[in-house]
Amino acid sequence: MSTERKRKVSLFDVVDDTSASAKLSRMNGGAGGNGVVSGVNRWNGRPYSQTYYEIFEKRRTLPVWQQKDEFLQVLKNNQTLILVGETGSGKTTQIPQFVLEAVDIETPDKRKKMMIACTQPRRVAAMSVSRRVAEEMDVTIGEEVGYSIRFEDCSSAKTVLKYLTDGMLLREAMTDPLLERYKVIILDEAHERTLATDVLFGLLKEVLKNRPDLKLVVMSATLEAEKFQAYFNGAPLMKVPGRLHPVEIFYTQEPERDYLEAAIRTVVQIHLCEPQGDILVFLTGEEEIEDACRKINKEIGNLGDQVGPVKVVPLYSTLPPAMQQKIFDPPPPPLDELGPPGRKIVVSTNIAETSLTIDGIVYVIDPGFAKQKVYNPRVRVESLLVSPISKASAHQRSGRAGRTQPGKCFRLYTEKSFSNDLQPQTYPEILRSNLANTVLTLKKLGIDDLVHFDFMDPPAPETLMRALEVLNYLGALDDEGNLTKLGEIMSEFPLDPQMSKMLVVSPEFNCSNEILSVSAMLSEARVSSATASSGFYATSGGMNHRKLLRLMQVVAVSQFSLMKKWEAQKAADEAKARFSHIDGDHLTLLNVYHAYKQNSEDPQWCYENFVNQRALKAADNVRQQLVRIMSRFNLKLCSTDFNSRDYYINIRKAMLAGYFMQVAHLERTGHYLTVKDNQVVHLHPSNCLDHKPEWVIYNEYVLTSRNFIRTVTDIRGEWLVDIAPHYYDLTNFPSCEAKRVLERLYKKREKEREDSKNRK
DNA sequence: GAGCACTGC
Repeated sequence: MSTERKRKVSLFDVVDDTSASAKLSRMNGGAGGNGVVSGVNRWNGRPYSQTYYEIFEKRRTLPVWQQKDEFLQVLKNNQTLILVGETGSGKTTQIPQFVLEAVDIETPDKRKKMMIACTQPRRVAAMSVSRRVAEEMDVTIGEEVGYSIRFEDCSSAKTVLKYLTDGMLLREAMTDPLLERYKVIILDEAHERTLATDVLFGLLKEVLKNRPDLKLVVMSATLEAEKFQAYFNGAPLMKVPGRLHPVEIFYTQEPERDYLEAAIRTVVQIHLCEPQGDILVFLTGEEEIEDACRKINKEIGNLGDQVGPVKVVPLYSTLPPAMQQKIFDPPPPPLDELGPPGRKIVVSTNIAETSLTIDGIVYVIDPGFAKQKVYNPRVRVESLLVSPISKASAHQRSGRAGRTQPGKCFRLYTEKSFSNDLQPQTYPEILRSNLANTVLTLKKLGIDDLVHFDFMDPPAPETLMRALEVLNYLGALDDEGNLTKLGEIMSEFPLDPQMSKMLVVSPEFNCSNEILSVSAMLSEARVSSATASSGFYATSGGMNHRKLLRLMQVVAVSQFSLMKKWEAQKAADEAKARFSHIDGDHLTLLNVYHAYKQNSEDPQWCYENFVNQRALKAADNVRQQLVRIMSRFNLKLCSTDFNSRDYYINIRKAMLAGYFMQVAHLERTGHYLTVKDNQVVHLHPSNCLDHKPEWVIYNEYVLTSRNFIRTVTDIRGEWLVDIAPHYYDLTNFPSCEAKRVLERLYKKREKEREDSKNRK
């Protein structure tokens, strides 16, 4: 063996020379006499540099329960307190209980107690943590300790400690601007910097000035502590230690050209050379994950029964829950008693970074990428881009290896690139999003001066301008930027402003019942995934067997797999034809919803018609919530007679009243241009139209292999000048084909008016 | 004729 090769190989080895790297070096040095060895040679192309790095904070700080007295003292003397601690510190369950013991929540009105609020970014967390705390305190959930999330309020007059999502607290602030029912507010997982958390930050800073009796505790992971401290005017900072095991971090010596290939190679290396323990691989999306799973199975399969058996499990959010559960299965047993141990290999998106925790993970492979949302205010488009993760995210990923025992994390990038290229934090969501909805919420909260609002990270002025502009066009804000009556009602809907607008005006078009259904279906579109027409699974082509399997969530997978691929295909096509509406996808969604209700939400019917029952159920839930809000504002629930020729026309007009800024025009060249922005776009192939309409409204603009508009419906040019003349004001319109068409339409309308005047 | 990271109200 050459010294050169030996040196490189030994870099992989940090434990001792008998395990991983010893085997590796033997294999590298070996002549490749059998399949196993040559297989390894191929995968073991590049060596690793290694650093040893402890995630586990040395016990400089006392565990949370030993700092109780100090915590309460600091809280007593300060209005705001920042508490930092890694996962497993127990702060989420302990701190609220300390507060509860020490803080006086009695009010002059003996019947009314004040509450302590503890926010979480996710519903499941709010629910599960509150349950755990209720158990620890030996009370019934929903009584002294409760939770409140969308669609479920599990709290009562007795509740003194309430867990809720950050979005829910923000909603409450809309009706209770000083949050007067709370004595202490604890913002947990603040480092995640969700949109709602960021808005709450600025809002609470104001509220604290007006409510000297209110206390705020900001709980976060360590990395941004100083920034938080500076933002909250130098509030005291306390630390509690986490309880993670040490994790060794390895870097590659050279950058990897192909991270997918490198990730698979590393999986095989670990499987061959490392002791027992499951592997977690972070990749960016569904397709990539499914591809990687196939390749890992194949590569390890090629190694024969010299190596332990593996169970490769994909994990991403659109995977049906039953299949997500597989991540909790135990690893496969060894093939024979003395054989090498089996291993579970989870290949996951970022969902495993924060939302889902898998025990038994000892090895983490981090290629350093994730899909991230970016917003381009110039063309008003949000898109997903594969981009490098932040240091904070890399840290979080490696921590996943040390939950149950000491672990290892393999970063598929160089140490230099970690320190020089990765930004310290992921840009907070508020800097990466379309803020139309957020601005509407802020206005409703009484924040008039957005420019001087104390954002921890102020969004780009252009993004705010775009949001104000959209809200002004929708009539939610007047020309001075003040919330209108209409805007006030719109802000109450948990929907994007365009959708709220179409809902609020739908009674004027005599079709609010139908618009409610369309809105609910559109807002639950993500549940069904894979087709633009949410709620049902049919596509006319390209759908493979695996995907159909995944989509059929309501039935036993085994039953479905008996169906031959072409049979499934044919059935899917027929199902699609059954619901399809030639005027557009929105109307197709409506048809699906109606059919679902007409068939009494029958699971068997859903199965036979390729309808995603889970998505429909969720949409129905949303619809009920929207109906309640409509009733609160006395908005009429009405429908045009189904046999009237205006039935669908009214629905399409109402949709246009909200979505008049998302219109595309078919040019003579045969492609579509979005109005005003003049972006070349294509109808997404999933659309159900049988023709190319001159004008369409679209629900989404997506940038993938091309610029697509997805979920489209045919509308008439005349309606543009009738329904949204303020937006289609030609004095302020870029010169283009659409403009010339509109000019003719305006002239036509003018002539019609004159004619009717003359007739009188 | 293509494909959606993750949340939340």
